[in-house]
Amino acid sequence: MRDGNATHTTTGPANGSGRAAAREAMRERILDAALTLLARDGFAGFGVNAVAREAGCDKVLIYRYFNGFDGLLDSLGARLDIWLGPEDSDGVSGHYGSVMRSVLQDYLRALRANNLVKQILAWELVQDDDATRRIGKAKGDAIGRWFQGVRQRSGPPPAGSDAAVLNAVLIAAAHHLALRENSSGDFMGLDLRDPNCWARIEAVFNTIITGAYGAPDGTEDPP
Amino acid sequence: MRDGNATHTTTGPANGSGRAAAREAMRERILDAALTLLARDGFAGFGVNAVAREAGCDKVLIYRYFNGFDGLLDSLGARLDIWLGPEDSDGVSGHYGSVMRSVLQDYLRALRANNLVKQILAWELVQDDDATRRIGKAKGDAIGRWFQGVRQRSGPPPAGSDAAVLNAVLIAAAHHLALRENSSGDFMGLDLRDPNCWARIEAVFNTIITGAYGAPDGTEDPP
DNA sequence: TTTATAAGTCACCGGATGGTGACAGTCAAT
DNA sequence: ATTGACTGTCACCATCCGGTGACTTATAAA
Repeated sequence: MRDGNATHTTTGPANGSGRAAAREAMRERILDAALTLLARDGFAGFGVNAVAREAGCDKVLIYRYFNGFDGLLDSLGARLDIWLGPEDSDGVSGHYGSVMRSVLQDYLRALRANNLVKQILAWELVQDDDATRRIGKAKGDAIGRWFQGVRQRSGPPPAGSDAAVLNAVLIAAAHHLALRENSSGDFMGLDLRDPNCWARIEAVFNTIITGAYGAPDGTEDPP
Repeated sequence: MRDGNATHTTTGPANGSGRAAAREAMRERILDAALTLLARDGFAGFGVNAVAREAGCDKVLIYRYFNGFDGLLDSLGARLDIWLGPEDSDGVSGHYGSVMRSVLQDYLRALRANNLVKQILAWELVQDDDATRRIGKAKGDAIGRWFQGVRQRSGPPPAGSDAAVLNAVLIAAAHHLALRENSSGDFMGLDLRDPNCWARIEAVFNTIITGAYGAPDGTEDPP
């Protein structure tokens, strides 16, 4: 349905001007507005009217270009390939615990700096309709991509450790603390607005990983 | 402002009938309806109209009895003294790690069984107005009460461990996983609807606590 | 018994939402 | 140049929201 105008633009101007270019520019403007709005105000009040208002156009264009709000969310998910930015810890390899420490630290810092991902994480916790399932699918794949390289760069995790569950527990804690940083700003007496607090959190993460997967100098955990 | 009718009911019928009893009964019905609605449908669409519809009365009573929706939330917070039920691990005492293991396990199970608390936790992550701050204050106090007895029953945590941050990390993970159980039902490939999955999660929690605080037989963590 | 106060019901207001139809301007193909 | 399809704008609809005033009925005090 997207190439409904292909019969006319095949011989038209290549790019930069013309109707097809204007249409594509407006599509991009709407998508940008939706991302900006979602990252800034969250999904409360996130709808056709708000996106159109942010984009400075009429909401009828959303229905014409994206087939309504659901279609806009689909196109939005396809645009969310960036998510958490470049994987900084791609170069690290070696001991499983070392790689995991590095990946988790980079992930936590990238997550805290990315308001859009935080808003979508919170959105998934509240809504469970197909709208969030569409977006959440793309996000889950991106997060998996962050951690799927750990095995390749480090070999399998030490035997006897439930690595899948332990990693999930650590990331779950990272998610929750990052979300609380944006909402109330504190959690169980911890001041999540204080950078020093996050240094302590990272230290605890490192301690847990070291205790489970051993130190980088070959010291495994005791049986 | 609540005892505005005290001048008339001091000599009236003690209880069971009369206008004051009817008013109190209707107040309770509204509060019950609000709790039921919040636990069932969450805070999406949680408002004056929805509560009145659930209670089967007119919404003007909410304004007359509670001074609007904010007052209703206040009265709701005062009613949330139960929260997570009885502290089952009150009897456990001894080693810090043992007490912590028991308390965290009971807390996780009580949290998973309590839909109302889960909804409020999710609500806090999204909204940050004074409405949720009021409710969240009572909740934070109740959670603190769960864990404040650990020190009394076990003495201080082992030196060198950042117990405050570690406990916060574990509870943050418990919160996030419990919330994902209700929303999408999975997290990083883990099937949170499978009871066996939760057994593995509890095992990982135990492993982490044992690694940080030592085993109950006096084995401390290596320096 | 009379009367003032309260309970409960109904209708309304302004504003916001999602969604649609009608209209004027504009570009491209004929 | 004429025609037709498309873009963008405006107005409108039904529905929901929070909030308020007016009204009828029942209770409790005088």
